[in-house]
Amino acid sequence: MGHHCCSKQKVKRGLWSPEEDEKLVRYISEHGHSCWSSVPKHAGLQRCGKSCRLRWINYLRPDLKRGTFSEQEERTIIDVHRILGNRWAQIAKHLPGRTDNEVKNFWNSCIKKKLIAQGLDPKTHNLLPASKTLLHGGGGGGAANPSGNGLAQFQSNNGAAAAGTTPFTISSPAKAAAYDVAPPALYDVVLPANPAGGMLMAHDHHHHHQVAAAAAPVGYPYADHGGNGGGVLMSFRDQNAGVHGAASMDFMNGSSSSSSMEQLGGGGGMSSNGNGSFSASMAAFMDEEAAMWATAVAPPGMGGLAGMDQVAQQQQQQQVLVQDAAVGVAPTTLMMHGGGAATAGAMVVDKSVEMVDVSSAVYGGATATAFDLDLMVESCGMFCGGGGAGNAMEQLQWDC
DNA sequence: AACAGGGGCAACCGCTTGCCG
DNA sequence: TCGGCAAGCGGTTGCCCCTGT
Repeated sequence: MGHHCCSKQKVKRGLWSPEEDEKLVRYISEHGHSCWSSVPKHAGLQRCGKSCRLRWINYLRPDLKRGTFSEQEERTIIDVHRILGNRWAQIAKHLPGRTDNEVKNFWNSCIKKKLIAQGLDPKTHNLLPASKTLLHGGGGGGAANPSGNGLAQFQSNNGAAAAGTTPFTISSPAKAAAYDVAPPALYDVVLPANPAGGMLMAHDHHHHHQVAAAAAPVGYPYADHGGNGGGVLMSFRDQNAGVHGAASMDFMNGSSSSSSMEQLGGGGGMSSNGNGSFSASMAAFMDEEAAMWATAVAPPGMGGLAGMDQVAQQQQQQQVLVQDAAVGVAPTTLMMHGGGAATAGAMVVDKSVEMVDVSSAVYGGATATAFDLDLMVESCGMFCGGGGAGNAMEQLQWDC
């Protein structure tokens, strides 16, 4: 029995012989594959078009990278999978030369087991219940979030964990619902006192007082309150080395058309220095994928701020100009609400500010990142693109 | 040496999506 | 708007090979 698409044909199944490969390669090289259903006929193969397509895509394509996955590739897979779930094709797009099938097989045969061995649920990337039990209580200090409601919550913590704590959320309800994985969980954000600094997003997979990921790097100036561990430093620097606000983010689904950045309530808990202007610099920002970069966390055992090892490359990508036209991405609205009661006033950052600092911050000798610009661009395209004008508020909204 | 079990991987199945008439 | 077709995609299957007994 062949594919339903070619059930009437006499087609061969099973492994491909070298002769078949050669025929297919020769035909594709000479004629391309405008229509896969006609390929086997013209190439002299007793296969259906679907089979030819798969063989080409997964094995014969000249640009394929064969061989074992590198550590970096592995981490990339883990990082992207955390947010996207089993969307292998999307994940594979970020691994040049790798196919979705390859990524999927690698995940199922290798990574999945590693995560389980590390006490992580490979589906949700959360700690497995047993691990949680073991780790619970070790964190302490951090503000507990009992909600567990699926919204990714950030907690801004202006140095001290006391006043001005500004919880905020990242959520993409539609997508979260669409994924067969738990939506992003909790995030801690520690705003650096240093205006030129970035913000540390220490990721808690589930309840942020239960984080057991990698510890903050030694010498890291912005203490991870609650003893929470691994995270990524997000540097939202602008040219003015402006303040890095933290408030609630709600990355909504939908289409985007216009870009603006608003900061509501610049004072109070909003900025680390109290007068900072968030005149930055986050234009093409963001969906779950982007959020993922901000939250990429090292699975226990992967060491340090794992998943962030692209820093070496990406440090070179600092201050990348993202232009709407260039990337084909509709600009994005980014609103930041000030925390606490001090949310008076509003500042709308000129939408022309499109510079995105995707730098990998290095603090205290520890590296962190990782903003994958391609991923980011794609994310925005996927998340924001194609929509009607004027509803930017819908797709990217910050809420408290 | 023979066998069993498990892991890895290529290929298939079936559903979804997008395009076109 | 609808139906047909092709391509895309994720889940699953089955074969082959390696390793341990």
